[in-house]
Amino acid sequence: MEQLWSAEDALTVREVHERLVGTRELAYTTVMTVLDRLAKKRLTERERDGKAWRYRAAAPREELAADLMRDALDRSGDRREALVRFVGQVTDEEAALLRDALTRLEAREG
Amino acid sequence: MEQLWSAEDALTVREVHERLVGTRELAYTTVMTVLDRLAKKRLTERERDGKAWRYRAAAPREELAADLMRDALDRSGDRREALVRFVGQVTDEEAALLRDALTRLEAREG
DNA sequence: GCCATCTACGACGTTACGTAGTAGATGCTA
DNA sequence: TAGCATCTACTACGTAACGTCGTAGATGGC
Repeated sequence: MEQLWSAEDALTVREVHERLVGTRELAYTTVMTVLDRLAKKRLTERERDGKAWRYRAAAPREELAADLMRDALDRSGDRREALVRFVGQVTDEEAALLRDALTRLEAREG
Repeated sequence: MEQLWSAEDALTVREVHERLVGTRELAYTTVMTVLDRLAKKRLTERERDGKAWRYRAAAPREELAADLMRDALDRSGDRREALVRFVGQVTDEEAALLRDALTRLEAREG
């Protein structure tokens, strides 16, 4: 469903459909419905372009992921414990990225 | 559903039911079904205790949360970007906890 | 004014979940 | 040992999300 978002930019239903049909069989209206539902959930925004709507991701994929991570953390009970376990699951590379992000945050916030 | 897990320990259906009935109306069999479904999803383990089953959380709530965070990260596309955004959403306190966890990880792994 | 195109809305199957009932197994107790 | 209480297994029903699609009607270019 969300793989439409790898295609960035603001696309019409037709354009999204054309991109997908190459990979798998999908009815035009299916794409429409999905895009429409995403819009209702505020995951996409849309603007008129002639008689068609042009859809754009409301937030990049990475923002969505960050939201989900936050949600999970919020439901975790003991945040400290959850974060420790999360860090324990992460690859070395990801740990390095995390350190980096934290350092930059510190620099930005002072 | 998962609030049953705040009650830790290995509990029988009856025990869980008794703890919940104080707060809300719930049929005994409802608790049973839920516990059973959780077991099928490997979120709980169970062992015999007389004719009853005794259920235990397969993993603490915090582990679940960490798993979800990992899942979200895995689907995020650009991990660096996702982590940066995640860190940007986090409270100061959580950031401190994260730094702490990373430091301890480093110490442990050398 | 016609025809292609696009949208709106409804529909169906699947899966997850919260809720619950019934039937039958189990085991204590008198 | 017969009976009653207790427990499980299975089924069921409503709701919601999601993937899939069709039909009907609006829209706009030629």
